[in-house]
Amino acid sequence: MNSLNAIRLFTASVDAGSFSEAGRQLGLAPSSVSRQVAGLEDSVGAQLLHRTTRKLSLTEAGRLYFERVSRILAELDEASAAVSHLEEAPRGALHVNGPTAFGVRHVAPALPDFLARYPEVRIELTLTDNFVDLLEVGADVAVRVGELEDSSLIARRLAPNRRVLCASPGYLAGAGAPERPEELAAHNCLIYTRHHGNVHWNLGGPGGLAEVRVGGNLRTNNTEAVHAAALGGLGIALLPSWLVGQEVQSGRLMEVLPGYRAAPGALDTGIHALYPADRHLSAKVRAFVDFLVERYGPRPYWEDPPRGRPRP
Amino acid sequence: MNSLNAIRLFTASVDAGSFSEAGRQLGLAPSSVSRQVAGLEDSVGAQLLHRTTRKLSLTEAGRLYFERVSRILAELDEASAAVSHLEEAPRGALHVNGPTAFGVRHVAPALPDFLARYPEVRIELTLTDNFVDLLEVGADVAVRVGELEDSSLIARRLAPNRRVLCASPGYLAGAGAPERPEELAAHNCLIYTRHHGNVHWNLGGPGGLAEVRVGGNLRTNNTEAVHAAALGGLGIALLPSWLVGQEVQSGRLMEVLPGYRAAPGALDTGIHALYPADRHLSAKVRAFVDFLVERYGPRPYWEDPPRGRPRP
DNA sequence: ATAATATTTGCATCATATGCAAAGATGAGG
DNA sequence: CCTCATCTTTGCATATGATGCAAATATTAT
Repeated sequence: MNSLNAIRLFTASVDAGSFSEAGRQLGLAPSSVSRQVAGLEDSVGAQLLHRTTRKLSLTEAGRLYFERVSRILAELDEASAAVSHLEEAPRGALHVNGPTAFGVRHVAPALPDFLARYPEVRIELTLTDNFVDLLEVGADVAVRVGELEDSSLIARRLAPNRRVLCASPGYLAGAGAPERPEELAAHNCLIYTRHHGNVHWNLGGPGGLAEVRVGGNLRTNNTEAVHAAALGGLGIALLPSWLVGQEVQSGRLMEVLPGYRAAPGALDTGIHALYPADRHLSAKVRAFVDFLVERYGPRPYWEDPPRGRPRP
Repeated sequence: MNSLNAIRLFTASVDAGSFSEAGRQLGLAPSSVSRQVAGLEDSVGAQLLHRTTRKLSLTEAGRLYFERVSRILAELDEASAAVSHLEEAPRGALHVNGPTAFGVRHVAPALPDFLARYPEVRIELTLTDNFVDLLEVGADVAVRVGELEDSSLIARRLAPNRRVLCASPGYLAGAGAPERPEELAAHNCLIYTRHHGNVHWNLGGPGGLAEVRVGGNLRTNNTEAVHAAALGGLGIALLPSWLVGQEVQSGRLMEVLPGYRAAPGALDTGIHALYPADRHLSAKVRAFVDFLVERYGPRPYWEDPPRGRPRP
């Protein structure tokens, strides 16, 4: 129930030697100081100061209280300073959460640069493929690819999430490259799906929207498996550009129906950084999200360069 | 500027797991808790808690702040408790100030009993014959004989301060005992005085007030010297009853003109305990003054007993 | 899907802190 | 010895901040 104010005024009065001087230093009326200290004395139930018009002197209780309380006030200021210190620049532990595949390819490689720029930050990177509650896992920021759900979080767009058709040069040499979406039905299409039943690829391109029923001799719920199969020349895959972009650039994979992309669903399927909608966004989170935005840029390095663009 | 209240509500919320629960435990509305914590966050400039409708979770800054601040709150409570402990019973150091002669004869002998009754008190007894400022010397209570000056102090009367005429049986056997005040002029009177010039003894007795000019072959500014000279049979002395009372009782001195006493001056010349006029009188001072009042009683043991009264 | 509970915000109310002025008190200096 | 300057304290009016209630929004459990 003690007002911290009263304690501060008490110690200030002891230091200054009088209520008036303490008030002068703190910009308060002497009467205010006097009353606060008197209230503190009532609160602890003991006389803390003997008052004369000319001098204040501590009672035994006052001396005892002053010694302990002035140290405590210093500790309290230190605690506030420590927190403020934590916020005045990117510092401390930063818990980053993200999906495994994207994290390994595009988050982890970025961390050395980030940590070089902000040496006081320590990163704890947690890659999980099941959706987790940020707060539950203790994460400060999460990278999400695709659907967004948590409405209590702020989402900052990092990059588009485009899915492109691709296959290995070897497969295309043998099976030929389709020139119209409908031709996909005749190809061995590598299916990523989490459910049973038929799979349709909705493609948008020069000829408008085309829905093609596709199939082949591989269905899997793991994108990496599709990726590996495509690299191995098994067939045509529909994979996100962040996963195959650089292989397309290097020629290990070739884009199929280059004008066509998977049509985005109802939700924004971009790549986002998510963080809590707190009034005080911590400096480290702000720095990290800014860093990713800057690194991926308006056109991420894994996307097709319009003209031979150097990749980092 | 931090309100202690806000910090307490913050830690209570962390402990309770929610603002509502903390408010329930503390008898406050959830909104109040919420606002106080938000204000604390603004004050330190950092988010301390992530809020969900179902759960609160500490940020890194919050965890840091909580760990430090909860320990600090405990220390603060301890400090208040230590002071309160000091006041709930007579405890701690008690600085007693008094005049040498009275202190040696009637204060110091009382201390064993006092300390036996209040074992947690430690006494520091300072005996000085020049008048000192209580607060200056750091005394909690002073015993004063005679004049009172300090109006900022509370004076509690302990005993009357009577001065009586006395001489040794040997002197009276040789010089005879006066039977009227005027006869003192013919006796060797032992003069205590701090000034030069003639000395008059103002005596009140059966015959009303009598002023007698006295003199002899010893003048001194030290009461103890007068006392010693009287014991040695040099002459008649006018000495306080607390100094000679017990010797009169034992017969080592005999009272002269028993019906007469030195007329008191304008000021109250009793024996008093003086202590600061604080709103919170400390338990140890109260106990000590009460103890002296009780020990000396309405008629101190050094006064003539009306009828053979046992002396402690 | 519904109910229950959590946080937050607006608004009215209430407690507390503050400043000013005046009174009482004390020490320094003439 | 007296006067002046300064300090503490108290009363009163004002302002600042805290509180509770109700409503809005959001989230989890049934």
